[in-house]
Amino acid sequence: MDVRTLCLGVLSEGDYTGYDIKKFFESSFSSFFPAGYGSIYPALAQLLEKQLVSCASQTQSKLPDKKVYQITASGLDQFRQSLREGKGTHRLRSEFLVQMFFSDHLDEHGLAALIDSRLSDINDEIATMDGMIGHQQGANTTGGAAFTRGFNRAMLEAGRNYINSHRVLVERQSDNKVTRFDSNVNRFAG
Amino acid sequence: MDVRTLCLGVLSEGDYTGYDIKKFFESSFSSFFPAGYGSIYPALAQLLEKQLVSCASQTQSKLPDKKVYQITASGLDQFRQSLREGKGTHRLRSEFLVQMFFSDHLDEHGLAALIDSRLSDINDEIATMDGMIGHQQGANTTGGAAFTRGFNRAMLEAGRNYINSHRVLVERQSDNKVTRFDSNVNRFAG
DNA sequence: GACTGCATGTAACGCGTTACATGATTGT
DNA sequence: ACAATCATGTAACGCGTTACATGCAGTC
Repeated sequence: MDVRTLCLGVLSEGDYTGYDIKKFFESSFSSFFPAGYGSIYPALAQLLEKQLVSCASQTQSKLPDKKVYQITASGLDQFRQSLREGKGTHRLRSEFLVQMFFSDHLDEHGLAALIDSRLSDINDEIATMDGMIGHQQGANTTGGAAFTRGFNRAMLEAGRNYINSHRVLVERQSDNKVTRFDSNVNRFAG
Repeated sequence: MDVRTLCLGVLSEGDYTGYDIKKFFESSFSSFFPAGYGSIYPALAQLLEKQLVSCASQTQSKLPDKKVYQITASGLDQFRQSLREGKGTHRLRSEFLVQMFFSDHLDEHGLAALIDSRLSDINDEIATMDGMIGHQQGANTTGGAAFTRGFNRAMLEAGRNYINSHRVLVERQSDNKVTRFDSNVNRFAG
């Protein structure tokens, strides 16, 4: 599944410009499928070429022409097929966990800073979600939107709980290997 | 953070061949930083060129020469610096959640199949983790390894719990939009 | 006879990230 | 004055995935 397919999905809910689609991504997919203009605009161009979407330009005074995209019948078919046939992959990529895995290469303060920074990111994300409640009047109230929002929240909270209760696992050992290796550095000199 | 850096990390724990490194990735990083031969071998070649690792070839009868890599002093420095300076990103990419978000484009049975398939994947992953306990004699018993293993497990279980208790959110509404759109398909014909 | 494990790599391709480029309007 | 919002896009670059290519040894 790629950005093209997601754009098709957004356009299955209504007609939007590239700019609007980016906002849709941010408010709905950012936690599990982020994308920027550099992905979205080329994706839209490709979809237009394949006639999976159509485009109506609205001239605006002093601003670039607004291009409103609309999904076509074959675009909708294609989208549903992609949805059904998707393998349902679900994968994390975490630099934070790499840092924790190799935490014995970090000193005590550096390690604590990384952990606290991750906790702070989690809290920011949760606060952002809370801040959005009520802001969206009627939009994004489908079961799917509620399910994915709740899923994201559950993951954030589970991560926070895990880190708070298990950080001692890495903090107890930190700095061990740094010291050991440093006193052993002549291994590399010979 | 890229595969190069992770290879350096693996080599900070001992001397290994590309083949061994792949196995290390599978047993330790697969849940948050997967990589295949197509990433690992080129990464090792680049590290060798930059002299962050050295390589000793062992000729073998009837098998390709075994290339054992060893991290250099500057490689170790570089690795620790990358670890410290990493931004600690932590991101999910989930086709499954896309499918749930747009679940009203799926029929009841297709949706249930996708959810059950995800649950089965989760159970398989948990079973695999359980199966590995005891298999690794003394290896991977650092605090970092324990922390990341536990984190992965906590995420899998939180995901499973969430899906089991909230799948009704998507199942109640499924098929609604498909029906609505199909009766409305003339929107596209004109 | 087929599959798994050992052991190395290459090549093509697609994908996404980042930075760049432009420019008016509205709010602080 | 400065930042944010609206609105479009391009270009370079790096990165990883996948499939391909080779070949022996041991197990089922």
